[in-house]
Amino acid sequence: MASTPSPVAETAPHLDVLTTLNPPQRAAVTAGDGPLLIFAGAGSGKTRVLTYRIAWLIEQGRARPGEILAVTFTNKAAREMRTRVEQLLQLGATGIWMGTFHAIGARILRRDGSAAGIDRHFVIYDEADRLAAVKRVMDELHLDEKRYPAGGIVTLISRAKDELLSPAEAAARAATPVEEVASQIYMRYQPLLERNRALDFDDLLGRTVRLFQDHPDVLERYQQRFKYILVDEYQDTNKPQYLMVTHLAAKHRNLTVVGDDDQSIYRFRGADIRNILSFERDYPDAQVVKLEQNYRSTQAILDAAHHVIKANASRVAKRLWTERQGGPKIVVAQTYDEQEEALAVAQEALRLVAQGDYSLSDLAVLYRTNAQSRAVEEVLLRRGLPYKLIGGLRFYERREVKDILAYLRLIANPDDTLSFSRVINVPRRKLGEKTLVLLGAFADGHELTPWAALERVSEMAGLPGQALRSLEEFRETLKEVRAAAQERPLVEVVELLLTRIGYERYLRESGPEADERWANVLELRGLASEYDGLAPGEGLQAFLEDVALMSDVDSLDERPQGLTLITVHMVKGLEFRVVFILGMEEGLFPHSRSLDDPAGLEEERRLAYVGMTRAKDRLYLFHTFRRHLYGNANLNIPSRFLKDIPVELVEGSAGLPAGVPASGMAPARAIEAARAAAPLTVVQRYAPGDTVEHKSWGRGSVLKSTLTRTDEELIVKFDRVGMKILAVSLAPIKKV
DNA sequence: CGAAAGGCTCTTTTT
DNA sequence: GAGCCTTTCG
Repeated sequence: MASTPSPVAETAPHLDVLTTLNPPQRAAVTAGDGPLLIFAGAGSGKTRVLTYRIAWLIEQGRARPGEILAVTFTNKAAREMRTRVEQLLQLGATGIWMGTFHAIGARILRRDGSAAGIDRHFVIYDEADRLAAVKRVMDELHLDEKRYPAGGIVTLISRAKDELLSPAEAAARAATPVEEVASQIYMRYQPLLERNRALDFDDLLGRTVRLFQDHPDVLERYQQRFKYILVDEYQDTNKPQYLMVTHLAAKHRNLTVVGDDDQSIYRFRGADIRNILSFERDYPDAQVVKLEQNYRSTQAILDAAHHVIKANASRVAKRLWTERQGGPKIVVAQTYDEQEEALAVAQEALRLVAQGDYSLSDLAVLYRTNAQSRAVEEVLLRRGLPYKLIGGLRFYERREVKDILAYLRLIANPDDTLSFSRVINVPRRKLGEKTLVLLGAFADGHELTPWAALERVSEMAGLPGQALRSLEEFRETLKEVRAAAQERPLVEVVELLLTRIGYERYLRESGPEADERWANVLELRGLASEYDGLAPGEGLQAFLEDVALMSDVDSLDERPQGLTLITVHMVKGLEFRVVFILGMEEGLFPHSRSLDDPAGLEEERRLAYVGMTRAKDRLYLFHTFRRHLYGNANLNIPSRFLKDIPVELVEGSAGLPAGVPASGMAPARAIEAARAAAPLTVVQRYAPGDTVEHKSWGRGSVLKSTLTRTDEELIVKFDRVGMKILAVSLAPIKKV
């Protein structure tokens, strides 16, 4: 600390408000009481406005920190906001409730859920747990998973919960056979969770809403407490979230919502864009502020994005502008296939870095589906270019991490039968199916949870001595660790657990990935050590809670330098100087699942808009002529979104009419470089008239053979399945 | 009992 | 291609 007071320390937030904010931002920050709707376009300083407003409210004495509730979309956003408010106020913002809807819901339910019969030590089931639970129910009901995919059932149950439907209500509304089945499963799924003292993600929201509705006294306390409520990313709220906010804000009506209807991209999980579009109807006295000045991108990028988004019907009219006039044109480039696409990205990335203007961490590669990252990764690995892959198999979804977490959850909550099943034979305790069936039957017969059955294992008949000893050992281990959890720091509990179950040795014998797996376990232990400051029992509880609600983007910043590989969904809220968007093709982006659904297409368009507006300086849009999907080669048409971008904004081959073939297109320089780097290797082997034998399609005759850069492409008419396009290097065919 | 092999399906996005 | 499940074999 400097001995003389620094100007910053003396600069109260209200001064900043006057000098460093543009007029609409200032209006939003200093808006008085009552409902306030802020349309915050991409890069318009949204977080700044939110944090300044919170600081301003406190500064002005309108609210104490403890009277403010700020809800964000990710933990990362919450953390950022807290840090920035603290900086502004030069004091702790500890009293402020800040977090995701799910975290806030969990917190409320821990404190007051008992009124609604919710045990305050509930565990939170993630997507995988929920799937396992559904599978278990389907097993009990002897439902064939082939006919009714468990994943689809999970989605349907989740949809019902989004609509706050009870199992009975869902059954009454079931309109299709699948929905009928799903509601039957839901009917058993929910009690299963209750027996396990578990809540799934949807419950964290839905049960909170129900708590508020059934217990006005509880609601009243929270209403009283939160004088000001601020909600970020309001366009992505679903019904339970909407109701949570509505209930909480009903008393003081000091509700500030920030959002951008153009960036609503979570319809598939129940987000309802109408929540933001009808805010003014919900609150006729609402003040409305539009933030349209963008501080991120060049005008060229904004214009291109605007032309893509403006085709949407259901949106509030607005247009971003920036003082960064001009800027390089958008590069639209077609490559032959996804390998060439990846090569082109790598080449261009290297070129930009070599010029000295950018470092790799300024660059991001965006794609619609996680599967697309693979081709890029392969190229980057081969070139030795560092990258960070966001998403995919998440840390908390790795088997070894889930194993340990299941143990910890079972320690925190002996009734968690799903975790019990997961760890009972991990590491191997030589317990066979027979033993587990016996134990299960004993538990059912005495209406016990598996854990309670284990406590009485000596009463069980027909158990081999070996199995009995194994079960008893398992029980004693857990008891010992559970006792430790009551009195020792969490990290020691984890260490004790690992030692007692011999997990390291087990992993070491598990194959080539042993080192990486063990490293993950150690990382988990490291995370646990951050909770050592808390009282022993609480540390475990808090740790499990945070872990359950944690996502991959949350730890994005701590990763080492390199190119960022990320889906368009997860990139929302982030920005990069250079952005490559891959796979701008019909069927991929927009995704095939959306093609026949206008609302789905509008969402795809918003998704494209989100991706494009992440770029500060340069934007590249790639599409391929041919792409492999699930092993098959597809010939792809350029995305309709590309055609919406005016030609004068584009360098390369935009404005393509649908169906134009790849040949004859002027390739961008990146493509040239990629081609130079990967010489032609194939020799022609087929001619029209040749007969071929395909592994699954049988016989056919070759109509046409085209030699491409890296491969030979055949059009074959099969006797049984008709015309197909094949790549010689991939297709399981033989010349006859 | 457990490992290995084979066969099957399903592939959008995820707090 | 990959993960998941079942079957088979040692």
